[in-house]
Amino acid sequence: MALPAPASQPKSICSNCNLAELCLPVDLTISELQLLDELSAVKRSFSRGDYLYRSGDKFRSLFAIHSGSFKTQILHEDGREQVTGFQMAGEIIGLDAISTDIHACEAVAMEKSIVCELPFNKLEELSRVIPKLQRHLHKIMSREIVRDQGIMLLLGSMRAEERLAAFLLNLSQRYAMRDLSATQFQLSMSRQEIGSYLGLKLETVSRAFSHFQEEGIILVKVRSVEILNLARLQACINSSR
Amino acid sequence: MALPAPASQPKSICSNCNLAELCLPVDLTISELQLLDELSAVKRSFSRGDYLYRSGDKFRSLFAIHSGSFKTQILHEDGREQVTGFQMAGEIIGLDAISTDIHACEAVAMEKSIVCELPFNKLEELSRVIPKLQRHLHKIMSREIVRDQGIMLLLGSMRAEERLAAFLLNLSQRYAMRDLSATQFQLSMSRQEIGSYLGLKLETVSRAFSHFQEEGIILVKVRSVEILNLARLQACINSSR
DNA sequence: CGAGATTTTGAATTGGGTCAAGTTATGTGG
DNA sequence: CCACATAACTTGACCCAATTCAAAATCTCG
Repeated sequence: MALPAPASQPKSICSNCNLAELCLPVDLTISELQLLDELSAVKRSFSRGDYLYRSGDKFRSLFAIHSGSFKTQILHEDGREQVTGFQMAGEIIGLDAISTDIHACEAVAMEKSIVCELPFNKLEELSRVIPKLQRHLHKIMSREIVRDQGIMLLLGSMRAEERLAAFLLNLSQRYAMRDLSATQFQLSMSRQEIGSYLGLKLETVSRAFSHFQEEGIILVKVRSVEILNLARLQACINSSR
Repeated sequence: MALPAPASQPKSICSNCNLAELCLPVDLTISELQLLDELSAVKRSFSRGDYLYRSGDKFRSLFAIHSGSFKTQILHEDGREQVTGFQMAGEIIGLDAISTDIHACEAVAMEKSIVCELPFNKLEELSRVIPKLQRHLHKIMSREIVRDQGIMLLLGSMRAEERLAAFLLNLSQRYAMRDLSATQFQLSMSRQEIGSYLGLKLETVSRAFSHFQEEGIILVKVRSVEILNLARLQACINSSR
């Protein structure tokens, strides 16, 4: 598959803090939930283009995206940069920084977004006390590893159109999980950003979009996409040589 | 850089269990170390080609490689497969399985190897009691995320020779960290496996080796490699277009 | 409405893939 | 320990998917 189906995440009930929604385990006691709410008390909002953190920043917190979306990208010293992911509401970012206490990549808002700060020290303390939370945190980190390995597979062994198909299907699944349309959505990223993420040039991405449209698989108008035939899009990916 | 320098890991003193060597935090009390030793009591040995776990296996434990080395690979339903990493002594594998309780990839011994099993439930229990261990576990998982993102950068934006240079330098650093020669070593993997890891065909890998040799940067004889000029190898990587 | 950014499309180029043949290792059984 | 078979590696010639360069079209937003 590559870009594996995002493991279905619990839709939560985290009382005051809606943002921890998809991110935190569900079956906690009331008092445990209160502790979580305290943990995630600080919210911040961002406009398109704002940095949530930059490469080199000191690590203090993970961030739960409450609304909106972000991209994360790595900077290579020689100026190359690559988008490593597009994150949407309910997802957690900043996991890469735990390793060295320094953020290894940067996170940029793709649109107006609200983010909930989760101080990592406190998160660790809490997860020592609430084993379910501990396990959930581990699952979140592991899921990120699996996701990244899916992208490695994509980058290492798929051709341009297969990559774009996998990308669109992944978006589709993630929208569906949020009870949004799985077949009609607006892209919040440019061709250039999609290309960077998929290891392709923007022209190649554009051509692949056009080709899918010619084939009647999708309908594209710049940032707006409608998937006409999910099955054929799926079939693209398995058409290995 | 891509394939970022493996963060220097503590060289440990884990009393009876040498394998947890590089993997576990150093400054623990005697009684904490005893707990760790109990955790990692079970050792198993493997011959070249043996599976440590297969895709789909139920997840129970992480594994610390005590000696030898493994490769991990993902299987794509249509038969494609891709090597996602080569792990050597002191490294921990199996992190991808935490996410779903099912192993997402498979691990195969590259040579005679000994592995120490770390039952994950017990590891979690212990890390609730030993905050240093908790943090260390988190760092290990995060390091894996950073490593994978480095490979994404490599696969997404580097040309064939840059990829091979990055690969060789990464091996070199890891050998150096283990007090082995940074400039002379035996490859335990085939051209095909290297290619799979780097998103290249084996012929391309072979040609890149030959070209580095013509350039006087390395000396290759099939599986044996000597790096003659580390600086030039490093320079290859930054020679982006 | 207009200026700059983004996207599309075309044509030419090229890096890596494919296919094929030859060579060098490796391992097995006699 | 050698002979042979098989697997792994190298090299060459050709090809094609994706990149590059360029120009035109479209979109976005002040």
